[in-house]
Amino acid sequence: MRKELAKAYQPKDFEDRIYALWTEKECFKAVPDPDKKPYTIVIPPPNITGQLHMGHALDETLQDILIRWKRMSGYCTLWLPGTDHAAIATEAKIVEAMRKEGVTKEDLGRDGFMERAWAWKKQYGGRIVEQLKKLGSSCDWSRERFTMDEGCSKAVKEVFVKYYEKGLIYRGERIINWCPHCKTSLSDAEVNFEDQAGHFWHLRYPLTDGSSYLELATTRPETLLGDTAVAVNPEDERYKHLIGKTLDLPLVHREIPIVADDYVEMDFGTGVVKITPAHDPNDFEVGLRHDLPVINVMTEEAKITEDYPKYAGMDRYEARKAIVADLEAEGVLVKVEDYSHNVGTCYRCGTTVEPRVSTQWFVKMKPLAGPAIDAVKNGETKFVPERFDKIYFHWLENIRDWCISRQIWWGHQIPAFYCDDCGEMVVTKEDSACCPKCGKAMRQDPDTLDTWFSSALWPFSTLGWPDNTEDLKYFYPTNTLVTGYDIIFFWVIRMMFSGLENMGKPPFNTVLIHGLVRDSQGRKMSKSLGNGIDPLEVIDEYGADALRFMLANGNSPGNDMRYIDEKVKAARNFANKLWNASRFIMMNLPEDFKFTGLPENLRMEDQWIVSRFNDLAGEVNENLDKFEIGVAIAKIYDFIWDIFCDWYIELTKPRIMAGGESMADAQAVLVWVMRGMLKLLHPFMPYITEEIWQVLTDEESMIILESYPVYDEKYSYAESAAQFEKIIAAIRAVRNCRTEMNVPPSRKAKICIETQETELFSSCAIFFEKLASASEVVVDTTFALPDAVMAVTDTARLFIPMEELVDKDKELARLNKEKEKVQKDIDFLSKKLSNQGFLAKAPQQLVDAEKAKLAKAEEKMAKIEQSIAGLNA
RNA sequence: GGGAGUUUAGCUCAGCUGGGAGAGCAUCUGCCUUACAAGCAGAGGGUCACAGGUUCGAGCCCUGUAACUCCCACCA
Repeated sequence: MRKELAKAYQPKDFEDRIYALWTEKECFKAVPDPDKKPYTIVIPPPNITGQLHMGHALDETLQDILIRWKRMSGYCTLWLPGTDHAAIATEAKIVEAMRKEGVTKEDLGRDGFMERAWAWKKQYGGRIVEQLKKLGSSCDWSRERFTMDEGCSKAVKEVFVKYYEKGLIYRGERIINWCPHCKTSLSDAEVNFEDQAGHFWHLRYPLTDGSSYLELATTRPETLLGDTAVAVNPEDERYKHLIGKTLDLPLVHREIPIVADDYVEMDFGTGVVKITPAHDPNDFEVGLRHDLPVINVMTEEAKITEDYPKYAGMDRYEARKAIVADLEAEGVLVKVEDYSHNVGTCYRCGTTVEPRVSTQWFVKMKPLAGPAIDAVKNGETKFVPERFDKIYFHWLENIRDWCISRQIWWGHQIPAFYCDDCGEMVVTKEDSACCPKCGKAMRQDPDTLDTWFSSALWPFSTLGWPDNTEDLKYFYPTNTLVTGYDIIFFWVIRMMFSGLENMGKPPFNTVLIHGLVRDSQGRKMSKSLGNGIDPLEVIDEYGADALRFMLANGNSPGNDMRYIDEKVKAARNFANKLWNASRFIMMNLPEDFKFTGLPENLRMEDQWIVSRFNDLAGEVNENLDKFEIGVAIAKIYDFIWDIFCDWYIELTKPRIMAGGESMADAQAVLVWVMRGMLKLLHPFMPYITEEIWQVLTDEESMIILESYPVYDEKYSYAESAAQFEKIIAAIRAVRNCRTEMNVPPSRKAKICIETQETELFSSCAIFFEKLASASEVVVDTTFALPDAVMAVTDTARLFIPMEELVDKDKELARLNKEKEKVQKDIDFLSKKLSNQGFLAKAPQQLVDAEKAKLAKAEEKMAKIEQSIAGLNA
């Protein structure tokens, strides 16, 4: 007994069931097979703190489309899933939760905190994974990884120690970006710069000899406490004579030198810069060049230190106010201007970053950047779209060393050990170390690694590296990385150099970049704006397939898109259309129907649809090969709706009604095309296609494991297809006339078809009855029926004799309008074809095509003129 | 200060290596035609931002201009 589909498309009724089926049958599981080519994607691991958002939905949809397409195309596909520990973000969330309970990190201690963090991970880490499944993601969950699991941690240590031994990792005192809220260092990539309105305070620093003063301007007067020099440009005639003299630093009354440095721009401000090496990266550099002392005036929380009792404990901004007031009192403040300048903020919490001198671990980037640049330059890895390689090159060419130590607990603890007695340091993969000099137990570095250090290893650590596993040998390098342009710097670049350095090969051959999903007004979706759309709610209302379709359709690589509710509705309507088309096919199938392929004898319309489908299959594969996912799905949509449903199904209805062999053949073709369409569409809309497949085929097969349709010469019937297009054109022409004459479909009328191709049209008479409301069809090479409405194509004149409806003037006007149109075509084409340049230089194929078009237009024109003459007679 | 993207129908967007401008939604007209009103059949609507150039031929390639958006950058 054939199963039946519900009357209306209700995705909720089957999406979870289908996903469970795939899981149960282990359809997503990758088993290395030497006879197959591997195709691998590693997921950009979502944060364990995260909830599924539209960005994930887009990212996963694109990956799933590629994976399902390749799986059906015979590849051994692995889509490797997992999550990221998201060091700072996660720790911040846990600390926040603890704060509500009145517990601090220090209360728990490191071990206690880690215990709590792992419990938290256990509780929330699985949530995002469940949400990914809702989308239909066909990840191999048996290989699910986590950046802090045992294997990834092993890889992290391995790389750290290796880099250290090669001199690629070093420890040193540098000025770094410090977040006073997260109380940790940040890498350059983790700082966002934004323009902020501020002030420019003009100050006078007197010379110690009392002879004069220097005027300078600052945006951060509170850092004055840490000034250890004032700099001028060595070429500056105004100040040359003062170089080497000293100034009396206001408020602090410390003697500081005037130094000469190229860094100072003569024509900016007064050409004098105060130098605070501890709190400004440029000043730090100047300090190094002039051997200036570094005086740190702020605590980890960006409060003034105890060294300045008057301001001690004030935060940066309170201190600024107090100091400005004091400067004014001391008569040092000249003026205050409004000024807008660039301020660095923490990418996690938005707090203004405080440059700070401290001892940190760094990765030396220059030696690693070179191979990463080369790999893209020589095409081993390519960006889609290409323009992103410029961004990639620019970043790598200007890269600075990567600060990788973080002053938080949630993460990979740095595998370096110190001897508190003799100061010896050991870097080792072991969990503990004894001092090689004095034999004492050593203390591990309390810092942890930047979260991106472990995700940089993701493409190979997840495949088992540093062990040389089967997976690693078979699946590395991976094929496609799909991600948004917003994390190229954080992640893609770091995976590139990590893969090259540790595996000797880049981690993937293509980086498919997509844009952001914005709200309907083009704004970024954000928590603070409250304009985020929850993909789970969309799935709940319209189904995962509709959401996926909406995200994939018309989306072009690298470009942002907007989320618009109507687009999802349209996608849902499409699903409904497909659903009902398959219902129509199935409701007419006999109980014992067995699909055995296409029938022996295909009619013209069958050849037409088979041929059109075959062309479609070819194009879809071509588009997918080029990552033109949006184009591919749009073509499938057009075929299913406009070609198959609106035409072919309607064309088969007379045969279905008629019964017998003609019906059986039609059914076989309907099922053949439907099966093909479902397969073509499956990567994009996996649930509905699987559900229909299960019911339609009534077999034990699953569409997810079927082979993807490809262009096949044996299904190409170009000639029949072209013949049949003539019939379609004629039907359209008749419908058009009838509508213009306001004739309802219920009012049938005789159609007389005047054509040289009488056989073709006679054989298709039934279609005119069904699709053009014909009560009767007569075909002949000539007719003389002046009191008729006339539809004209290049191959036929179609008379609809409805005397009482025919208003001669109106009909003449209509025909003249038509004539004008055709005349324009003829003018355009003849002009083109009389252009010697065109004839000489255009490809012959095109010239022939244009000639053929002109011939058709002229035939049509002749028919129109004949009709007009007939009316006038 | 560099660099990139965008500019196409009322709206949201496609448009392949250059070969007569497309879709969805919206609008208008007519339809309950036994899969689907979440539908069917039609219609209207565009100086492809602007100005030059290359070419037989430009939405597409080149050079400028404008507007919007984004990224990078140490002018205190």
